[in-house]
Order: sequence, then structure tokens, then C-alpha cells
Amino acid sequence: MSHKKIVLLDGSSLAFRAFFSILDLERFKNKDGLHTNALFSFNRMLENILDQFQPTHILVAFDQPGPTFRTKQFEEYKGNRQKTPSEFKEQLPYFRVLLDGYGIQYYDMADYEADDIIGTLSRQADSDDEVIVISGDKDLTQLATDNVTVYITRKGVSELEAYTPEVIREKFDLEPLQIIEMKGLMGDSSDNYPGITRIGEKTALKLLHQFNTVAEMYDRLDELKPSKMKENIINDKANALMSRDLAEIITNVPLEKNLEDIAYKGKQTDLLMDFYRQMQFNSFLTQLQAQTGLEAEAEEVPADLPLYQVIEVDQVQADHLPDRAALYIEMLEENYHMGQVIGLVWQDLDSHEIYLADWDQAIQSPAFKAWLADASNQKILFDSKRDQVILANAGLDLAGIDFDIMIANYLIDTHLAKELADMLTNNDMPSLVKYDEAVYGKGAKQAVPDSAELNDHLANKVKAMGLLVEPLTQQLKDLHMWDLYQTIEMPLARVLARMEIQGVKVDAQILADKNQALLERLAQMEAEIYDLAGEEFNINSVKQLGVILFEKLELPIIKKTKTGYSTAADVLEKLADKHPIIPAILEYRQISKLQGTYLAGLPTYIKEDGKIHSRFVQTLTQTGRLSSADPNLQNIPARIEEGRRIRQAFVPAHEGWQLFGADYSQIELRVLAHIAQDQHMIAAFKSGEDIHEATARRVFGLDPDTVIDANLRRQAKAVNFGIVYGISDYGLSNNLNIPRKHAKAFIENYFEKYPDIHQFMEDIVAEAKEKGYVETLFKRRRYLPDIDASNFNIRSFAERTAMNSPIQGTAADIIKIAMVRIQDALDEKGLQSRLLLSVHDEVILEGPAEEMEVLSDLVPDIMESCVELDVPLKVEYNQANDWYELK
DNA sequence: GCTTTCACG
DNA sequence: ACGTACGTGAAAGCT
Repeated sequence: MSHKKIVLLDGSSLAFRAFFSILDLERFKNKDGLHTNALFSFNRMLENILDQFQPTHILVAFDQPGPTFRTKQFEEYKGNRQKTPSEFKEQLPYFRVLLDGYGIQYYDMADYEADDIIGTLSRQADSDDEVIVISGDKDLTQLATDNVTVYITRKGVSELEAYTPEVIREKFDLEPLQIIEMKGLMGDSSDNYPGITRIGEKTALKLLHQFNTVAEMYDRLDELKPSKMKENIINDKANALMSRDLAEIITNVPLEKNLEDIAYKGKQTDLLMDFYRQMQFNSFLTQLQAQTGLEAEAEEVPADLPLYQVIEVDQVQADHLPDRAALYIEMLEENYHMGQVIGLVWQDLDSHEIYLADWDQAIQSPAFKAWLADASNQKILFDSKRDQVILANAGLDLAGIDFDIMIANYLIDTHLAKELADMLTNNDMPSLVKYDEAVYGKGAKQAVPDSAELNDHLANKVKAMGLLVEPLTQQLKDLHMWDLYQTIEMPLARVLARMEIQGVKVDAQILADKNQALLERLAQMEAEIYDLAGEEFNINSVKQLGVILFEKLELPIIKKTKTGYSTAADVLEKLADKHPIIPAILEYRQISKLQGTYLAGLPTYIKEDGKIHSRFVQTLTQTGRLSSADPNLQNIPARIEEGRRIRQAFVPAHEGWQLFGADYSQIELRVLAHIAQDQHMIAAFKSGEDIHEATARRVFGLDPDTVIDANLRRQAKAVNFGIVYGISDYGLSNNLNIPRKHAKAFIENYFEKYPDIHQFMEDIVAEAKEKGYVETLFKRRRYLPDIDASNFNIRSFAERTAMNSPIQGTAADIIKIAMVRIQDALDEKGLQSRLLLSVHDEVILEGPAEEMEVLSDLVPDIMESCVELDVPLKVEYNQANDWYELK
């Protein structure tokens, strides 16, 4: 027999370590709600191990549940183990599926633990075989010999520490087998067996250096001088001998497997791909696909798929263009305002002919242009907003948008992955599309493949799109979201496309001037801070700043982050009077943020038309809000005057035009009052009084005509906010800077005065637990799989989310409806005015000054009346020459 | 790529 | 005992 390389893994120990090495239970979950963190980490570990050791033989040993010979010997053995988290337990069966995919044998055995299986196999190896034992449990180091190296995981599971006999000699001055004796003396708290009273590692080592083994120690007890320790040794003799036996790994278990049985077969690609798909391990799947090519994929495609015919066209002509098509435009850049089209493809959904066309040629083709713009030609699109923008930038109109795969997929479940490859898997369809990353690569290595591979990939995409329309439609209908999809999100996509294409005019000179001024101020402040610190350092480096503040200047440490000292603003504010450097840093941070993010950041997005074209991302947030990116125009400074002046740079597109802004007042609290049907809050809104003052009166039991001072109002406002966020005493105490008990009393009192709100909060959490999701007034769903988590923090977070999402989400529904109505009204009245921005509870338009009066009548009215609630919706509005002057 | 900080509603 | 207010995106430093 030739030289073998045998890897023996302690599966039970490693799986458990894997679970704790990635504790992001929110993210590591597949579409069935199964947690996957331990499987993911274990998979990564396997990859590393196979790569590092290149085994010829490999086995993963598991503990079997139930009693072992050790528990028979000592009933309490491992008796103190806390309950295994359910999030871990549910993953256990899948380790075997994973190992099947890897072609790795696994084994467990009644009465014995994984260590014993490993111990036995390690002794069956020939002396010229190399045996590698891997575990998270240091007890296994007793197995080390000249040809057995024991590796123990470190730092979660990312590093392996090698224990050879030499290492053990160096570390402890012990032979590997004496590890057993050491355990006998010390016991093991995690396995719950006792050692000798008051003997720890130090004393145990000393005794073993003198006596070698536990048995010998008791034989030669007279060599020990009388002492408390000696008494303990004598009293605990039974424990020591028993524990020594418990710690000893059995090396002659009657196994039904031998070394020949555990030869490594290599990955079973199909099985492993299926497993990755089921677990949604996209990166591993991509890797595997890249390693193995497409062949494995092709076999899986069942025969009942349509018969596709792929046609490459040089000149797009009318007979290439069907009545019903799935159309896809490929671009690698995420920011489609700036990107380069690399492919164009469509499928005739009746004949299943797939057309691949040259983009530059197609956009010149009159037939293609006419077809795109003709609403009677139905188009299935992947991301209709993106397509509209790309086509508009090429001067083409897009009409006849029949279906948007991305929006449908997002509404069905906001967590779902956004690639076609995933969508096929989620809908139990053949995986005929690769991941983009497998085709294009990522980061610096991203590139367009040769045209054969590109065309193949694109053709597969429109095949997938054709297959997905029906199941997605059906699910939207089943989940009662067809209305939301059809009457809110789809029309909104068109509105947003127009806003993005329109863009907002920005005066680059204003930004440049302010930038210059702030750069000069920053330089001055920098010098001042160096002076106060007594040395120069990088103020932007949290690490360096931490050293200056908390080590050199010895300021009190209020909060730590997982990497060091926290220097966040709320921490620094508490230190403000301790040292003059603190206010200086706070100011520096503020100015530096304005300068870096806005004054330096924004101009890079101004296009040749003098405008910024942000992207409003419609399929991202968990609540239904929009987000804004490249750049984010939803976080332009507003709260602090100096920052707010940056808005002066945002101006109307034309001379003689103005901006028009309209925002909902207290929309989230109004939504809450309506959903919770709280009569007190509804009455307050109906009366038109200031809601925070009304809250203060009610909560503090004051007369209706009492004047509420600013501080009282501020507290009531904070509580109102807290209610909307899914309140906790901890959060409120932090926000108001008051003791937690105080905050708790506050909340209890609030709930007493607003019992319907309290009832709603309890009901919505109960509903989330029962159904697994919450929904908005318009049936938008958010699944909350963590609502039953065993971890307090994770569960609490899900509970607060259950309270907040229907509120935030309904408010988002309402403004979306309003936007669609506003756009319709503008079109209908033939106004030149147009929507530019939407910032959660406000919209901004621009138009000729003459139209401002029309807008003042039209826009607030639409916003207030587009949805009928049991509380009035109130809108404030304004017109001005720049965004700063607006409201 | 991850972490921290900070801008917005 | 646990230790977070809800929802986002961008910049900068660090590894």
C-alpha cells in the first residue's frame, strides 16, 4: 500500500464551533427559513482543509445522541451542557447531505463518541501514513504521535493550531498521552467531570512532571509532603481515577469501517450543487460552477422545456420582433446611468425563438425603435426602470411593459435573492442560468467573456424570464399582492424612471466655493487639534483618535466597540467638558463629513447636462420604502444650518422655473393611530392640535389649556418616536439620556393612556409569531423568521420590527400612491412641471413659475386624499428658487 | 470586504 | 441576564 494522507474530522465539535463562528442568524437563512450559518462555515472549513491537506482518505466522525459508555460510567458526564440552540439543531441533518456532496464518508456509533472513532482509526494507519486529526476540542491532542498530528481550531474556525508530540513537549513538558493524566487531575468543566479539588493546570503539570501518571502518583503518595493539597489528593482519589478514565480516548472501538472504506472520492458535483442551491450558498455555487463548467447544468434540464431556437441577427428587422417578448439588456455596471451596454437579447414567447442582436446596430434600427415604443407589443422585463433609463439614454422610448420580474420577486419576499439563477431555484425550476459572477467575475477581475459564452448566458436569461412570469404572477395573486404590484409598484416604476431620467440640476460652482471654504477651515482645525493633542495624528482614524483620547489624555472610556474604543458623537458629547479637544473633534467631524461626502462627493455625479441622476432603488428595503443611490439624494443635510446650506446648490433646471416641495406632516403617527384605531390619538389628529403637545398633556395628565414647555414636548416627541420604532425602555433611556427605570415608567404610563396603541403592539407581535410575517394596509409583506429566535436580542429585534414595519411600510405605500397620482395629474393636465425627488414623506417637483399655483392646488390635495384613513392626512407645501429655501 | 461613523426620514 | 431604538447610503480606515 502506498503512502496515505488520512484526515479525520471531529464532526460534532467542528459543527458546533462552526455555528458560533458566524452568529449572523439573520443573514444566514435559506428560503425555507432554515438557518445555514453552521453549514456555511463548515463548508468553508472543508474547502480549506481539502485544499491545505489534499487527503487521500477522509472521514468525519459524529457523536451519536443518547448515552455512551462514559455516561454509563458516570451519569453526569456532559450533564451540564446547556440546551443546544434550536437554530443549530435544525442544521444537523444537513451536514450529512453536505458531506455526501463532497464525497466524504461519515460515521457514528452507539455507545461511543466521535473522539473514539477517530482515535481507533488513527491507530490503524501504517507508520508511513500521515494522519491529520482536526477538532475544536483540545482533549484530542492526546492522540498525537510521530505520524498523527492533531489540529485544534482557533479564532472561531479560521485557524488551525498543530499539536505534534514535540509541540506538546515544548508547551507542557508532557508526552501526548499524559494529557489524559492531566485531565484526571484537573477534571473538565465543559464535559462536567470533576478533578481533584483546587488543582488547576499549573499544579497538575507539576505533579505530572514528578509522577508521570495519576496511578503512579497514588502509588508514591509518601513522596508528597503533608499539605492541604495532599489531603485533597487523598480525598478525591476516586474522582481522579474516574476522570482519568473518562478523558482517555478509546483506540480499539469495534468499527465497521476501516481505512480502505474512507478513501476520498472527490466532490459529487451534482449533489453538491443541489445542496448549495437548497441552502442558497451562492458564492460556493458560483465557485463550483466556475470549476466544473456548464456540463453538469445541461443534464438537469428536463425535456418538457420549450424548444428554444437561438438566432443571432445582424440587422434587426420587423420579422424578428414579436407581439410578446422577454427582453433583456445587459450592462455590468450597477449604476446604469453611467454604464455600457454589452448585450441585447429577447425571446419570442410564442415561438420560443431567441434573438441576439448588436446593441449599437439595434438602437439605430427603425423597426426596433418602433417595436419598443409600441405599447401593443408586450414586454416581459427583468428591471423595467433600468431598461427605461438605458433606452432613454440611447434616445429610445419603451412602452408595453407587461411584467417586471425583479419587482414581483421583491414583493413576494423582500429577502429573496435578486438574480435569475436564484429565482429559478426558488420556483423549483431547472437551473439553466449561471450566476453573473461565474460568467463575468467580480471586482478587478470582472470582464466580458467571449461572445459564445456571453450569448449563451444572455439566451439563458431570457429563457428564465419566460419561465418565471407565470409562477411569480400566481404567487402575487395567492399572497393578495397583485393589486399592490399592478396598481402601485408597476406604475411607480415608470414614474421613478422619468424622475431618474430627468435628474436634478445642481450648481457645481456653489459646491466648489463651499468646498474651498471648508477645506481651509479643516486645515485650521486640524492644526488646532494637533496642538491640543500635543502631536500630529490622523483625526479620521478612529484607532489613532482612540489612542490619543483614551490613552494619552486618559479620558474616561464610556463605550467600546468590538474593535476598540468608541469615538462616536454621542460618546464624545458626554466627554465634551472634560477636555477642549473634544468639542474641536466634534466640529471637525461635522465639517469633514459635509466636505467629504457632499461638497467633494456630489460633483462627481454631475453629468454633462448639469444634473445629478440618482437611482431610486425600488426593490431593496425591507419595509417598502425607496432608497436612493449614486448619489443618495435622500440624506442631503437638513438638520443643521451649516449643512443645510448645501441645498442651495440644488436648483430648478431652467430660468424662470421654481422648485415645489410638499411633505406629509406626522404621517407615521397618523398611520399608527389609524391602524391601532386609537380613539384618543385619532381625536387629537382630528382636532388639529400639535400631536406631541397633545401627547404630553395626556401622558402627564395636564389640562387641555396647559401651556406645554419645550422640554415636556421634547420628551413626549421622543416617546412618540419610540412608539413608532417599537419601543424599549433601553432605547428610550438612551435617547432621552434618562435612567432606564424612568424610561420604563414613561412607557407604561403611555400605554395606560393609549390602551389601543398598547393592544396593537401586543397583537401585531402575536400575529407575527402566528403567521411569520406582518403586512401593511396595502398587503405589502415582511417576513420575520427571527420572531421565535432563542436569542433574546435577535428575537427582540424581530418584535420591534413587527411593530414598526406596518407603520413605516404603510406610510411608504401612501406616498407611492400619491406619486403615481401626481404624475397622472401632471400628464393629464399637460403641465410642464415634473417630479424630481422623493424623500420618504416628501416629494419635490420643479416647473415654470406660472405653474406653481396649480401645483399648490393639485399636489397637496392629491397627497391628502389619495388614501382614506380614519385620521386626516396633512400636507405642508412650499415653493422656492432652490432646495434650501424650500420649507 | 468589514467596521465605524454620520448624513437623512 | 440579555443590552437595541426603525429604515437607509457613503466615506474613510483597516486588515
